[in-house]
Amino acid sequence: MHSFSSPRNEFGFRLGRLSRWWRGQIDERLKPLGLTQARWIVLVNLRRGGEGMLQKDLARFVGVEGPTLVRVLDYLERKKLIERRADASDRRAKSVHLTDQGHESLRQIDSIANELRARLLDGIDDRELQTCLSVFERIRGNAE
Amino acid sequence: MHSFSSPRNEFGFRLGRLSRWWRGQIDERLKPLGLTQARWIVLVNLRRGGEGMLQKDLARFVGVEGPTLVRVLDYLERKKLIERRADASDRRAKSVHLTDQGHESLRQIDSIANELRARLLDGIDDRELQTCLSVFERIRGNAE
DNA sequence: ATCTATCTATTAGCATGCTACTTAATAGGG
DNA sequence: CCCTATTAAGTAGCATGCTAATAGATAGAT
Repeated sequence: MHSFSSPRNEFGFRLGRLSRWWRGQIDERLKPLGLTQARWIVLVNLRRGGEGMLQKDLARFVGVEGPTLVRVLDYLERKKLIERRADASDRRAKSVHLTDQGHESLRQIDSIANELRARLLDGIDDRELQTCLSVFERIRGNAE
Repeated sequence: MHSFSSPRNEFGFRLGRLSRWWRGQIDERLKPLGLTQARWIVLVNLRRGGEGMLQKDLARFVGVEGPTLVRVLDYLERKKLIERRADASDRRAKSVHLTDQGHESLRQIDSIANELRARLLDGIDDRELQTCLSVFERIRGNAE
């Protein structure tokens, strides 16, 4: 009769709770490096998208709004993991680059992240995972 | 070769992104009422757990830490949707109660939430949803 | 060529999660 | 009975998401 009486009603609640918990697991392991999930995801997406992406493109890649990215980049720049450069053809824009130290950090982070992922997803087969990702996609698609 | 090259590697990223997006969808619809997902979930869990729960029990129910709950309750109390009462048998503790206005708000919120849920989960059958929830459970279980 | 729209990055401020700490009260061992 | 450890709520401060508003640059229409 009340909310949370069926799996269907619980989905949003469980989604949020797991997401927070997952972030906590990652943050815990990255803490010695002064990093967090949000910062790590920015680094990974920068590498994935290619050196010298514009901030706006990086923001889209990461899936956050501009101001959210600005603050993370401020931190990463202070830590000398990335640098911002003026764009030659558009003086509003800035391109973002991994430093050598940034590349090195990414290598360390990769192994931490891979190990954690393997542990958390242990016993869950690809078919089930694929179902989850497919459900995730369709939910967002349902917004029109 | 890099992160995000396989569904397995993308799971955490997609989980977080969907969770943020889902919250945004709810917050958008609750905004006219001055409510948010976090506040609504506290109200729902208070009703679910029974009137007069102690704060610590409510926090556990909701799945957040004490200080997170304190701030949400401060707001809900200012809005007169809940009230805190001193516990008779333990002077450290406070019990939390829905006001009449709180019950009324919950009724409005229920219909908003039900409608949204139906829309977002449209086309996703119970078996798939059950797989998701099962995967969620097992991930948390994998931490030991 | 200029006027207006839009776009890029940023700042400001709010919401919500956390941990570390504080305060007051309870509980348990001696 | 008392001393210590624990527990409940709250405070302080940080991280990370958002929107609204700003400043400066670009683009597009006329």
